Amino acid sequence: MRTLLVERAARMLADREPVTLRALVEGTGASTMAVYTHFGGMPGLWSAVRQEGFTRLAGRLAAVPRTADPVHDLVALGVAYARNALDAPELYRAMFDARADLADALAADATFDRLVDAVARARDEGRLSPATDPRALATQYWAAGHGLVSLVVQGVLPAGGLAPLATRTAVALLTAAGDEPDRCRASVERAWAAG
Amino acid sequence: MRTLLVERAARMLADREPVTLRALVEGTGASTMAVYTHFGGMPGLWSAVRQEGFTRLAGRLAAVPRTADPVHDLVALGVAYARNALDAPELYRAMFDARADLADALAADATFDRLVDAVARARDEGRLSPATDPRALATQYWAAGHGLVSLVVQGVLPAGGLAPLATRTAVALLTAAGDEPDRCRASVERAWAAG
DNA sequence: GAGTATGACATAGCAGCGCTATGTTATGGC
DNA sequence: GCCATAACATAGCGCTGCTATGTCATACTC
Repeated sequence: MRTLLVERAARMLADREPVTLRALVEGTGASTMAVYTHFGGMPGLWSAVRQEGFTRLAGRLAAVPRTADPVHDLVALGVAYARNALDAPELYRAMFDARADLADALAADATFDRLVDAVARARDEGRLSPATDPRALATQYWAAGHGLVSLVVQGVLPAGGLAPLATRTAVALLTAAGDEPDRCRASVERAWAAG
Repeated sequence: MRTLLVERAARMLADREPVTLRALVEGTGASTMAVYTHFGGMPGLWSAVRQEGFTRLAGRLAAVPRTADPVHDLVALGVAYARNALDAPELYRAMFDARADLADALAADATFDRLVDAVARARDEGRLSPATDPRALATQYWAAGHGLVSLVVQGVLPAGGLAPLATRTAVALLTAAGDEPDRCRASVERAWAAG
């Protein structure tokens, strides 16, 4: 029942239908009380929906294959992140809703750790400077990507502009972290071409 | 009456009071109809509040002095942007609310143009590569800053972490655009120290 | 200057919202 | 067999944004 309601909410979100208590339970056979027994109320439901969003994102990132090029793999995570957001923009907006407490999204930590590990690997394999702080660079990388994706999802930037802007930003951040510019650019562009 | 209601809404936002139709007009002597005669409804009010937010931001950016160092001035705009957001986080969240149509915020264009001009000046004065596309770099710069500020406003990143992360990102973007690394770092850090 | 159109105001009440109080039913432990 | 517990349905509360309606002042027309 929990999963049924969460998935129905995600679908209504994707269909741009307003997710209200009564509209959510309609057709499920359940009554409005189901939301309170399982989630404690609408805020709890939204929290579960965000969890679901982060879980789906984690699944996408986990599906990114590991290749011999750690910088390529790092960028491939960003590409997967962007595709996940653009495939379900309403869910992405719900995940980062202004009035949401992101602290309740444990799955968010898992996805971020995946990014930190990818940075650490690129450093350990010599592509990035040994002085690189994986958490700091991952945060910069995530923030820049999140900023770009948010502006696209919100309609400020055209979707077609995302790839070139993200490419430039990724190259800038990674070369500043010590990667060799030409090699970096090749890795980044290959990741975007593959995604 | 328009400005009175908008400013009251901004103040309620800052005070973390829920901005509802009845709560907004209470104490102003006006009735709920005032919102409909002046704004056409609550969405219109929110649009006006966002306009007000962008106007205040434009005022902050306009107050940033022009110095002899164009890269310093560019970063100073970013510092002013961040300070504006952190001084009124609820207003910032309303400005970039997920369900807001940012197209109605004409003042947003003005603030972005200010950033584009600063990039163009840095290029024309030889600090950045002549091949630099001011709009593209300004967009990268804004997206990265917006991403970082959003995460801080949302409580994901601690406020104290903003300056070092923004510094690193700014240096990465500007050196990738052709600025000399040491000189760039000095300009960036001076701008953060001054702000 | 009288008549009137227009815009801003107040009042009352609508449907919808999230939520809760209450009653009912099914399941599992002793 | 008894009962505690959890999940369900129903009804209704207070609040939301919004609208229908009436009033009033201003300003424009002739």
